[in-house]
Amino acid sequence: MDYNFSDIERKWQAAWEEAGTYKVSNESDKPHFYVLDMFPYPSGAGLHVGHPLGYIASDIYSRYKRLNGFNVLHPMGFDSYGLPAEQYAIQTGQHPEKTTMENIERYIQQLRKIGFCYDWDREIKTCDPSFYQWTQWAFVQMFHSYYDTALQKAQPISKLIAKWEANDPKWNTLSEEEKQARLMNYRIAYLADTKVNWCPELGCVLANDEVSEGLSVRGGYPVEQRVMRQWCLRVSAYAGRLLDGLNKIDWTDSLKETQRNWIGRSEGAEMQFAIKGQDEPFTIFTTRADTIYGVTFMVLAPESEYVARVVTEEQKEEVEAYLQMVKNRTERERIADRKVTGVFTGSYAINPLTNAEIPIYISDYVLSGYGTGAIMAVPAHDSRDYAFAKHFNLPIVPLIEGADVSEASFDAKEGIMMNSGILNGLEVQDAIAKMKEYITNTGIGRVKVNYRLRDAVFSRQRYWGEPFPIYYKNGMPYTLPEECLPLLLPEVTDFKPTATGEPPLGNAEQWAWDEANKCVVSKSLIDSEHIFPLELCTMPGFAGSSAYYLRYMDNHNNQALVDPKVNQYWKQVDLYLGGSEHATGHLIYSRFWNKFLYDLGYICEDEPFRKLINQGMIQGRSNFVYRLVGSQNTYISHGLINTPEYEGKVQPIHVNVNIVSNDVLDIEAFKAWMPEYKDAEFVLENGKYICGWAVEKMSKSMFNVVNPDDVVAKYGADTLRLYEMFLGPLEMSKPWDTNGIDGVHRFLRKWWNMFESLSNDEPTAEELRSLHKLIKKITWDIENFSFNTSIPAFMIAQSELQALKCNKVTILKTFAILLAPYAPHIAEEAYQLCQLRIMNEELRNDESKIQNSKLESVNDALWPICNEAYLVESTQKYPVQFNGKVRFTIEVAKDTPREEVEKIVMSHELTAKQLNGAAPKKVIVVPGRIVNIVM
RNA sequence: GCGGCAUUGGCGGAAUUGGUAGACGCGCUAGACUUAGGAUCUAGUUCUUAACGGAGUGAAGGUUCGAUUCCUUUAUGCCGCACCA
Repeated sequence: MDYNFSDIERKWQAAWEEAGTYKVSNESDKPHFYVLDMFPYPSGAGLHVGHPLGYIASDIYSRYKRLNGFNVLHPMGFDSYGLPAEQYAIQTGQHPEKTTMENIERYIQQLRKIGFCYDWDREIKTCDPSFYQWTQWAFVQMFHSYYDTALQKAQPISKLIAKWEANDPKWNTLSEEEKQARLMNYRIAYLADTKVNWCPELGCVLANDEVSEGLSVRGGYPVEQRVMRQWCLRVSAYAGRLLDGLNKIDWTDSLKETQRNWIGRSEGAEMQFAIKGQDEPFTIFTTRADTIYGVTFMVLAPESEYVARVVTEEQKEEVEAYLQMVKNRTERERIADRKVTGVFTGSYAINPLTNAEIPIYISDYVLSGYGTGAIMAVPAHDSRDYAFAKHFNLPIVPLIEGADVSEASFDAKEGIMMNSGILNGLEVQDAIAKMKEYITNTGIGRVKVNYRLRDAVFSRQRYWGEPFPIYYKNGMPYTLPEECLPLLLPEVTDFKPTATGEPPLGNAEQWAWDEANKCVVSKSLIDSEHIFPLELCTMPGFAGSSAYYLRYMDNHNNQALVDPKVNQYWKQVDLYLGGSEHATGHLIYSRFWNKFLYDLGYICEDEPFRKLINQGMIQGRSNFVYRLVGSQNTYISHGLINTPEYEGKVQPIHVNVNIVSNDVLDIEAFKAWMPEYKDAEFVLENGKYICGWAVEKMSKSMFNVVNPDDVVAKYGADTLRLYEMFLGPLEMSKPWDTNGIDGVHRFLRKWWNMFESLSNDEPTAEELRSLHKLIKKITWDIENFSFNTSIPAFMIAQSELQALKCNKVTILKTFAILLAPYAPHIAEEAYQLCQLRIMNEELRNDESKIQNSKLESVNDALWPICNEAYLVESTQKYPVQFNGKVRFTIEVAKDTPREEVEKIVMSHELTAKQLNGAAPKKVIVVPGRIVNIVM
């Protein structure tokens, strides 16, 4: 009986689809469970073997939960709006809609072959109007909401207006435009002139998490700082809750830590410093209130609004020049070139405790976006202030006993205070507390918590994204009525981005809003009385991916994002799988988005993802051939390149890993691979050409991309699934190495052969023991996401049962259920064979039975429960150790209590001889079947 | 600089509660079958030693009858944040 995996897999994939096996209902008496994969960007390159790693793991878990009687929601969709999809379209010169749809189709084809238990009826695409209608809808809600800091939650902005109408006499005197301008400071989605990361190459602005070291994460293009009028989301209002929420979700420590880091909570104090000769003081933020006696100068950020107030006539020219210099430097230059720069403003501040006059400087090492954009500088205890003080020759006053500040500052928050008036003699931590209390009581300042988390810039000067449901009347934005959503993305003649920042939607002919008739009309009709211009920017990639998990619950609903009853049933994602690269982007934004919808009562859970697992990245494993330097086309096998004859004379060249098997080069395939290798000659070892290898990023240029389709064609989906899990722990990064896939495939073949001739006999005790050991192990593995250790367990059980010549239907049928989450196709086929065998028996007894019955799918089976009784052995061997060495072995009945074992050891004649008659202090019996004698 | 994770044979990795380190797979070695093998089966495979033994989980200490596992120091690698006052 051959294991014909391609027939089996094709047959069952078709059968499951026809039977609707994986359709999920929103109404069920079963307990619910929601397993979600981070949905992919459908890139043009298609899936490589790294992509399905997490999908396979979540599929195994979903199938396991399903077999345990849960109603499991396990959907898949496509994040199809945004930069990557559009960049691909531009590179290939096609319309993004066309390429996106083609790419999605290709992804679906590839995914279907692997046999996932997705409910494809729930598929979503973020670029589909029926989906982005709800992205736009959420934006409208954010526009009409503000964050109530007293209640710590979002509220309809109408409440704020009502409050002002009642309590703020000034409000009622404002014009419509003034009112709108004031409201803009409170809306969760707001329009503002902000400093943004502008990427000329991509022709659009980027969020902070899309920029790394002054380069765009996607494409690696330079990014500069620009002030632009942009839509923003008030994510920073949620900083405290985003931080606290981490404590009640089951995520890995490293991911929580990354988010804590990104949110950047910092407890300190705001203090007011008077400016000499002026009435109004200015405010600084510090975490080291205790160091106030060591302040020798003040520093303002170049963009600080205080700058204009403190610059004196004499210094004006110099300051102007400095500000101009700072403005012209890109973010990248500033990071690369960290030399100390700055300029004196001419003004002095007054130290509120010592009344000392201290000079005020401007320097770009102080950031305008954090705190108040102004600091008090304490060079003795802050390394940045120290560098500045050295450069400008400013005094350095040490405040901690024994701190040597002649070479470097003493930044540690420890030691005893000195030179510090009322703080002298205190420990630093106590001094901080005392100073906070002092400044609060005297009104010099107040305790303040600052967050590093910034608001998210939400506009993109791009075509391929959700249009904003916004039109402009007298320069102020207004939302489209909710019933007019979705606002469809218009056709344009040219969708390419521009380096100057003019959005491509400016090219759209039909792009104006008729307010009275509530419809989109030609922009030539704009009269600013009835017909108004629509917003030209589109939303960023993270817009569509922030609440997509809610839409899967109820994706056909055109009345609401999700029906409250349905949301009440599924609640939240129980298990979320994806890469850790989304830690500071998607996973912050979707938590924010979710909390916002929660505040407004649209959904029932405060946190979207209860448990989150990061699967590791699959790296590429490249292969090399070694060309003899100087020769045209001679290649040396890897084992010979370090021999005296060839050492230092070879040059490694990447070779396509798909023509290499177990590091052995397929020579004919190599010659046919590229014309230049047609006449290649080889120096072999043992008749083979062995390739070298290295772990690198999986990419086309390294010729190390492996397509899952090829693996499925060669070995079958079940082998691919098992092997991806077998590679190593789910959460670790590891290279894709095809050496070894044969071993896993062999296991399936051997397992399959056990079903050749089945018997209905009663299983033996030994067979049951093997099986129940396996049940226990597999159950533990899946519950603990230790999928890689299951495959060896399957192999061991298989070989044990084979050694026992086991062909019992009862055993093998249960084995099939255990294997079903990992290798569903072969398990289903084997399960059917078992049922047929049972039926044949029944048929012999009662022919009417078989006609009325239908074969049950392995998907509807019940997960077996381990019966510990089967695991018990009649006797157990205890190696007895003394001084760490095994001296002898005793054999006792299984389940003998420890004390009994101890007694037996104590009375054992060998013990006495071994111990020269001396009495042992104690005998330790441990579960590992070891007895240890302690003298 | 701060924070997180890792380090075990030729390779990927196992050891789940501190209890026989190296499961399982690959590779390799030998044998069987075979016209043939990139097929299948059997046995062996941490290092060292002729053997008895001895050593051994990045390194150095510690706790323990007993440490891959816990603690301290340290080295290396990967990841995240980084002029955040």
